[in-house]
Amino acid sequence: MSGMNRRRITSKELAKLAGVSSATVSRAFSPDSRIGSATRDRILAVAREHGYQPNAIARSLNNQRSRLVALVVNAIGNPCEAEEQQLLVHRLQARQLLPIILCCADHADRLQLMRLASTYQVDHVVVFSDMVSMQDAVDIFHTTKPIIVSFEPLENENVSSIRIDGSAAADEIIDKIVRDGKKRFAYLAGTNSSWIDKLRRKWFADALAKRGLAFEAQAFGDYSYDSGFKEAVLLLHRDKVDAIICGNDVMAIGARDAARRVLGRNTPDDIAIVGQDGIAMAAWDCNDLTTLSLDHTAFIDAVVELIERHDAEIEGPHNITLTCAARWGSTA
Amino acid sequence: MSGMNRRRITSKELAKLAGVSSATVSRAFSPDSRIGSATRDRILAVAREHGYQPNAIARSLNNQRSRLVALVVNAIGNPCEAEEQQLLVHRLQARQLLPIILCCADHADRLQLMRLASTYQVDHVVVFSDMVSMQDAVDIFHTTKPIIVSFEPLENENVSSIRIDGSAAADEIIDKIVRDGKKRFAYLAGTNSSWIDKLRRKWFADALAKRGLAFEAQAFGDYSYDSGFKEAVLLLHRDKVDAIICGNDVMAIGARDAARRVLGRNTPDDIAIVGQDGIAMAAWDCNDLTTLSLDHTAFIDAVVELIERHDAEIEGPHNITLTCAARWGSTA
DNA sequence: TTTGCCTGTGTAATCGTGTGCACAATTCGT
DNA sequence: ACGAATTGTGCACACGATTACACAGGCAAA
Repeated sequence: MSGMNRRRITSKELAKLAGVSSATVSRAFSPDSRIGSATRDRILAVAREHGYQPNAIARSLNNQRSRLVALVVNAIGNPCEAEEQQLLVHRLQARQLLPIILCCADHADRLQLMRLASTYQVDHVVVFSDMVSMQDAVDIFHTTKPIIVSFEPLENENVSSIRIDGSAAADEIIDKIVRDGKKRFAYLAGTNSSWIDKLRRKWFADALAKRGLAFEAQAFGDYSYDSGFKEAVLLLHRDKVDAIICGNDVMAIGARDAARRVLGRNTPDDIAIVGQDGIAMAAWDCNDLTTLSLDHTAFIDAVVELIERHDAEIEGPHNITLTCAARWGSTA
Repeated sequence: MSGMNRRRITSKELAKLAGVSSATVSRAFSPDSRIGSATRDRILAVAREHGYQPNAIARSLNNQRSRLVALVVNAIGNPCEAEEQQLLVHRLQARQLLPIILCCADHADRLQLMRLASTYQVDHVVVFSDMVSMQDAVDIFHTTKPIIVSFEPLENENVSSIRIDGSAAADEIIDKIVRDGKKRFAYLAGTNSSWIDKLRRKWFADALAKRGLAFEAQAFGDYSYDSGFKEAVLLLHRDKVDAIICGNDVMAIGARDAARRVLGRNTPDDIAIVGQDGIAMAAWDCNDLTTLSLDHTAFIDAVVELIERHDAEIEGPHNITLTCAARWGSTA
């Protein structure tokens, strides 16, 4: 029972101990299969006694079903993703699915990593990262239809997607800021290579255009607090803007700190600052950020819904669209 | 090449295509095995053409080595753990090891989950959570010696451990606060069931005792910002303390916000607030927390070191001790 | 009693690789 | 030039489970 046994017992050995064949042992562990209930009870008792559990690797080989799910993410530490990752991991585990995290900074490494995971015959792939192209995902996981989180409709039969639309909420937010009298807008992007950021930027740019305005300045960070802080100093000092739309909440907090500390300017009177994602931290009293927020629960519901459809082997491309909402704080 | 192929090609099929036996295909993918370099090149070429990769599930079954690593954590979103998780995941992936995340709120579910993961024959187990007992870990993963992050020396042959000692740093911090004239201390713990928290509390309690002081009040939160905020209001209002040591940085930020917003008291003059963990966010300008901090890189180095020792099959219990350092901010 | 269905169990094949062993072909040493 | 050592490849089995098929026995209907 307790202590360290070097080797794990196999079904054949257990069979001998219980005086049955290994097939019967297997049946004892399959919920609905033809087996006498007395035999099953006896086998389960012996199994418990010897700490036997069926080997999932061998079962997967036979089943063609590993119950492993690959999650491709940009980062684990990044709070905006972490909340969603947490939710998803719980939902997966409730279905007896085990998540494998693929997380990599470098692009070549990331593809290599995805190839490695694909050799483990994962049952599902969820791509959160905008750093990997849809085509790469399809090519690498050729037998597993990937679920891709996207910001525009994907026109590929071989992927399912969740599209996120924040244009209406962006319009609301811009409306409020313009009515407050702000005129000079800047966009502080996460990275310059991300197409997600380009689309998010477009939501706000369109809202500005509707009112005869445009971004007067633009900067690139890396989604971190430090980059938000640093770039905001430049934007405020050099470009003299009075409103900054940030690529995520963490950079927005950095920008707010920079405005207050370095230039002595406060939100929302001197300057308006807007985040994106709607992470829990944004609502903390010390931050109280105005942000373009996504309902994380609805988002993960959508991912699980797509996984279920794949499991049920429903054919055809599946696309779900979610819309963002404005969450108001004291920074805009 | 591109598009969706339902079935994955096997080594036997590839062998037929390349005019060799499946054994030779296998050898082509094993770095050092007796095979002609011309044959290998031809096989690899055909493999690339048909998108063949050896099936890791089958290989694991044969090898008795899955290259999977189970990480047992309390939460993914929690920043104090997230930074370390991020580092560890990168280090694992550099060694071609795939991390499976086990993360669960409920205790019974957690054990169930660990049992599930153990059926996947994981090569290593790293337990970050203080919510699972050493004995449970040993019993469930009976063939895999777990690596346990602990705050006291573990006396079990069947586990390796990393011990974290913050007593010296706690002494430094208490010294400073006492010299600043604070007298009434409170401890705001993470949870009441966590033995990690009891030990951390002891570091500070010992430092106080050395100076003839003791904690005058104590409260329990759940490591979240909100719980830090709420409990701090009570401590300050009801117990009238002038120093709060918190179980982690996030609660410390909540407590600081509560002091400032609800009671109009500022750090460090009116009140001293101390965090624990040393997460990046604690150093942000808006927080600037004094905290008992652990060197995350050294910590993960230690985990990787233990994994390497297990791989090299070095016998005996392995224990590594790390010490915390005080990181000074403007809250104490 | 005979026929036939249903239940419970064992036998053997299968999933896709890795590898020990045997053997042919080639190279080397003297 | 001939035996020995080396190299390259195929055959067959093992890894640990699931499952189609066969079959023995129990029980009900005719």
